[in-house]
Amino acid sequence: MATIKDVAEKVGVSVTTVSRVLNNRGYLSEDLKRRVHEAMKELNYQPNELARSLFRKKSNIIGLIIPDISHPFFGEFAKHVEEQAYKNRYKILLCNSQLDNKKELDYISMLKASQVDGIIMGSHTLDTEEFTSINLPLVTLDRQLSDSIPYVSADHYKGGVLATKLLIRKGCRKIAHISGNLKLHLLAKTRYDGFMDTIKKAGIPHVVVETDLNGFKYHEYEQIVADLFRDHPDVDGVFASSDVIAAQVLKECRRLGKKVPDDVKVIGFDGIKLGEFITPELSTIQQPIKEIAKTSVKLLIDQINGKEVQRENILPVKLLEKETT
Amino acid sequence: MATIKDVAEKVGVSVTTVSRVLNNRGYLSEDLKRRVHEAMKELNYQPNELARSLFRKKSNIIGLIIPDISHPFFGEFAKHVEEQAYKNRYKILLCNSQLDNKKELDYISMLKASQVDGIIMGSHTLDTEEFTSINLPLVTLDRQLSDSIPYVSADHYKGGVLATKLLIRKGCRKIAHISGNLKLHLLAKTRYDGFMDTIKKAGIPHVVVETDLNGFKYHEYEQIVADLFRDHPDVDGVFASSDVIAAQVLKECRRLGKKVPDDVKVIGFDGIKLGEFITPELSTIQQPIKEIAKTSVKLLIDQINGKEVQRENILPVKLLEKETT
DNA sequence: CTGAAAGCGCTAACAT
DNA sequence: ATGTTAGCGCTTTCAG
Repeated sequence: MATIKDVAEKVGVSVTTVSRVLNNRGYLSEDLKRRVHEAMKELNYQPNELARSLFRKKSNIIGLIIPDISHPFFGEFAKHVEEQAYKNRYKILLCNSQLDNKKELDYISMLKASQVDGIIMGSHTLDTEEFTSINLPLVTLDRQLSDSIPYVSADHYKGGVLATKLLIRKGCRKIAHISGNLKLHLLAKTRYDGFMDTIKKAGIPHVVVETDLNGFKYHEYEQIVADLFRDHPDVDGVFASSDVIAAQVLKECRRLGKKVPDDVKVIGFDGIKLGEFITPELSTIQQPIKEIAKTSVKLLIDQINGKEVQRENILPVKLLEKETT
Repeated sequence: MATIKDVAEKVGVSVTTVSRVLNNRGYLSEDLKRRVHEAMKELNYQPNELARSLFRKKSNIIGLIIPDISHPFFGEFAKHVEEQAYKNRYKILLCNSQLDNKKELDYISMLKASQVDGIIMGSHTLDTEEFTSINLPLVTLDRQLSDSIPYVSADHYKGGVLATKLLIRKGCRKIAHISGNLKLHLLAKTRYDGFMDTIKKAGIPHVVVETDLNGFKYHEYEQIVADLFRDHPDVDGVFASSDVIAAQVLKECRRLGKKVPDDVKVIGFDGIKLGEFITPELSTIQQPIKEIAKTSVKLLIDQINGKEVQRENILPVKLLEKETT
């Protein structure tokens, strides 16, 4: 790898001068610029970002911690985060926590040691205290932590209400909610709150089962859904906490010979792009994933640049009524 | 951020000594170690990896370039790459190329400038010459480039043969193959070759349509599949080049009132984990995604460590026969 | 307008 | 066993 010194020697100037044309600082004659750029090209020179970052105390790297990149929601989120980061000349260090507390902590250390400029936290197995010690620009996805850390989230409560009201309106008499993890203090939990508030007000029999206790294990959904219909064969409406789970419900209904939406009505959550193609018939509550990603990156970069940012960022959800309700 | 100097001052030793205990080199008294570690803890000290990397000329970062992290195949691939990298204490810089040539080139520059130790290339819009100038440990996914660059791939040819043979055996009289991009010189193209060799030998009428000309645009699949059945209503077997496309075929069959597998038999490709839950009935050719990822990371790290590696790494596929055939 | 020198945080000879 | 010094590649005062 050629260094700035090689370029300087080749042109016959000092490294300072080369650095100047590299950063376009001060007055440089056009001729000099041309010669330097030529030498750079010839030597196939690339400035060493490590050295630059060390000096500037700014790496232009953002850490992205999520539970599982292969989960369609996070895959889509990550894609948009990358897109926005790229536009702002930031790089993404990808951290898949698998909702493993040890790994999550370890990644935070690694990110700090790597001098990332900020972190987008989409995985939340940590306690509040562990967070506040991070001491780095931070944005959390779907989780409200301390007063100082901004968070971005869809309006899960509203989503829960919309989904439940739809099932009620469509005449369901016993409604099941398959929730995500309720213990992680995620804002996604308010889907559950929206469900409970609405269903209690309507006085309709209901049942709740919880998933994702140990990460996103698709094969666990299979068992959970099967158990649900075995224990409650009279359930005629299901509000699932993700489109992936909803797809699992549809599958089980097919297996049991229950007609959707005649015998059982099903609504999912997330509105992942992939779902539109794989289960296009599924009614769902759509999260504005791209907007969530955009907002997250913007809030982070604003913080990195020392700007004040808004703490609460709740983005609207949308009911997509299709054929399963 | 505390530096090594702060730790040294606090303990009352030189930075060298602190560096020594940090790296566990030479003889250090237990007492000294204890005192240094204590000071580190108190100061919340983290070694600056930028400085370390600069000195060592090794960043412990791997660049991962893929077309689209939100595509389930690449999401799953990335997840396993991350897992393997993490085990080996490497970090992942995520690059989503969107199959955009300019972005891909730009990312390669950024990765080199960032002093990554190697690159896993899963996106291939570049020419061979552009590659050979990269001059960094490299592993390509699904593409055979120069003699010196190792590649990892599933046995796509075999997959094409297996899928086609299955459709023939099940009595299909006119078979369509919906291929991926055939111009990018990917090994995935040999699915097409396997299809063609097999179908010609059997002398069965067939039709081929190509997708993914401009990246993975799910909504384009919709049109392509609709056109296929409109132009060739007598097609009774479809070999789709991915599970996502196959799901689209199933959807269109439902729309047209064609029964699967009675009227039309459908087989996909990839065998993504998500598919098992969202379209569990789909017959498919399963790629060993985790093994592909593992092999890719291993080959890359071996190269980084100066080992000789095997150039060709073709991993076996598996026919998963379900209900759509 | 250009260069010499110092320093970002860390490690490794080389001494002692 | 520990400290002094130089240097990784770069940028930026500060002189001239």
